[in-house]
Amino acid sequence: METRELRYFVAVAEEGHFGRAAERLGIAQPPLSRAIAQLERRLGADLLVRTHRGATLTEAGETLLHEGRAALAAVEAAERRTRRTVETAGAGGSGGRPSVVLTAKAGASSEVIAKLLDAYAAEPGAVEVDLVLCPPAQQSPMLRDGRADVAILHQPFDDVSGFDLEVLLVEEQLLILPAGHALSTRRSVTVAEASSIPGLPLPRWPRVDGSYPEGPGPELRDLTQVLQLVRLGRAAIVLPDSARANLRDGLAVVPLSDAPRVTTVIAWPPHSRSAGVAGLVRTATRL
Amino acid sequence: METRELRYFVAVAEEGHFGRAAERLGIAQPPLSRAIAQLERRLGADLLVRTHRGATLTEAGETLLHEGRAALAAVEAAERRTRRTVETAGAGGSGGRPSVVLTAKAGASSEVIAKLLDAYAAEPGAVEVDLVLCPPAQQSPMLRDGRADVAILHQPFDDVSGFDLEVLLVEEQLLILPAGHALSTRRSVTVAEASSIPGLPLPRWPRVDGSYPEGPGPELRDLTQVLQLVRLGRAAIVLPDSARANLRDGLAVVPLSDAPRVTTVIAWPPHSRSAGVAGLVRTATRL
DNA sequence: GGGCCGTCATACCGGGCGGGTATCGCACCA
DNA sequence: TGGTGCGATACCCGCCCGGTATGACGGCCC
Repeated sequence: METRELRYFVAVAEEGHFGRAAERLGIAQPPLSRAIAQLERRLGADLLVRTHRGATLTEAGETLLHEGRAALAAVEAAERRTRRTVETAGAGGSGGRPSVVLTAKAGASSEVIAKLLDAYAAEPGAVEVDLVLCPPAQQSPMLRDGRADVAILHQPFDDVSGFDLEVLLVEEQLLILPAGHALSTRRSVTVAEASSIPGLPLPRWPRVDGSYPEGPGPELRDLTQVLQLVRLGRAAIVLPDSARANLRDGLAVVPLSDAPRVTTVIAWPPHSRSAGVAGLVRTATRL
Repeated sequence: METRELRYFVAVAEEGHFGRAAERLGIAQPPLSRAIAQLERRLGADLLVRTHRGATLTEAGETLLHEGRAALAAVEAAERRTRRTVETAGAGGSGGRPSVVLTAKAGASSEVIAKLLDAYAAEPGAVEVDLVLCPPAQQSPMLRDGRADVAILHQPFDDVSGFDLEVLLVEEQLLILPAGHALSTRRSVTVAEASSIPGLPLPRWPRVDGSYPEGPGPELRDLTQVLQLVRLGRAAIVLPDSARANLRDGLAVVPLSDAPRVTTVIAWPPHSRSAGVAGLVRTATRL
């Protein structure tokens, strides 16, 4: 199976529509139909059910979509990491020193990251660290497709499956309320209570694909903006304990009694051969 | 990057020789040279250094070989699992019920496996389990390229990186000697002592590629044959505790004081969607 | 219910590229 | 200095990918 065929199939599977998939792929619809039909013939499996309003996946199609995405990510990772090897190793000793790409959520664990980067930079033989800050839920895919070499992730929010990891920090979660709110005098609240405070919806976090679930709360894009909403009495939010350092006036904090602990980890692909990743991890475990 | 290019590059990298790689791939040498040159151009990286006696890898080439193997395994897995989905789901409700492929080392952990299969078969909704027994070190690759859905592995011998797993059994290792050997009266021996017993070499285990390391001991292919050699006073062997059940007369057993514990685990790809795998794992954790 | 629309499949054509054979360039070696 | 072994180059052919035009078919609306 060629990656071209996989890309075509994934496009059709995701769009549920040959025409839109062809457009997204930058080709015409007939060659796409033909390629998918050929793939189905070679696999001996019907992947899609064609209807008069598009195409839906069969069971075999679901499997190929799932496994195929992982395979495509692996191929992209191979390509990206090879490119990075040559440009950082400086083919022919030309220039650019080796570096490692570390990705993390913007606005999360900044203290841990700062300590890690400082400590690592002091190590002998440390390579340059490119810090790439991204919206939540993007770190895992970046690690899988080679855009990053190592990531700071948060369990149970991020998908850490398939990665090697070291735990950096375990913390409780807190409910952040407008100062003076009735609940702010409580010693603790439950998750159920926090998610149904009259007039104070919790913000919605983006999904992996960047879309937002349905609901009443504001769409969370920038933590400062959401905290402003909380201060104005328009929302509440649940954050890990370390965020307390960034809070300013006008906010009240109540521990959550039954929320899962947030675990901050450093994660990397299990087959990583990068000396930079190894060094960062070694430094991280010593913190 | 197309999988064809990756396959070509991996072949050349492994053979270190364009001619032999072309033969292995079933094509002529000139198109292969051209394909690799084109890949290098597109990646903007020299992957191979051509010499008058073959080709050796550059640093970028090492990266691509490493990442590329993983990517090819992922693509193969996608293809195999899709094929298996359709043939087991019975396209059109034709026949073949769903099944799951479990792989394990021949001759290891047979007790655990028997208990697991019995317990799972008694579960409601259990699917058929194809048990595939292979030589040591083959289970991990099989899980990675989709030939198997779930595996019984042994730490620290097998490479479990990137898999989800549950521990089934932790055991000490034992030195197996001919009955009456001088060491057989000892309360325990060290690994260093065990690996340098005069006249009693330890057998050599095959590597992932099936080849054997250099050394004096017999090549281990069949455990019964090796135990026969031990009985005859021609070898010694280190085995986990559970192997004690299979020992017959003529053998003495001495605990190893400093050998790592052997951990038997059940492992599966972290993104597995198979109900059969989930059921097997659930059963295994209850044992 | 018949025309119309949307969607995917089929038919057909052209060009690019992958693969083959023949040959060259080159380094080592006897 | 010819021989040998290896990869690169030159050149040709045929397949397959991609494009345009058109067909088949189920819904939908008036």
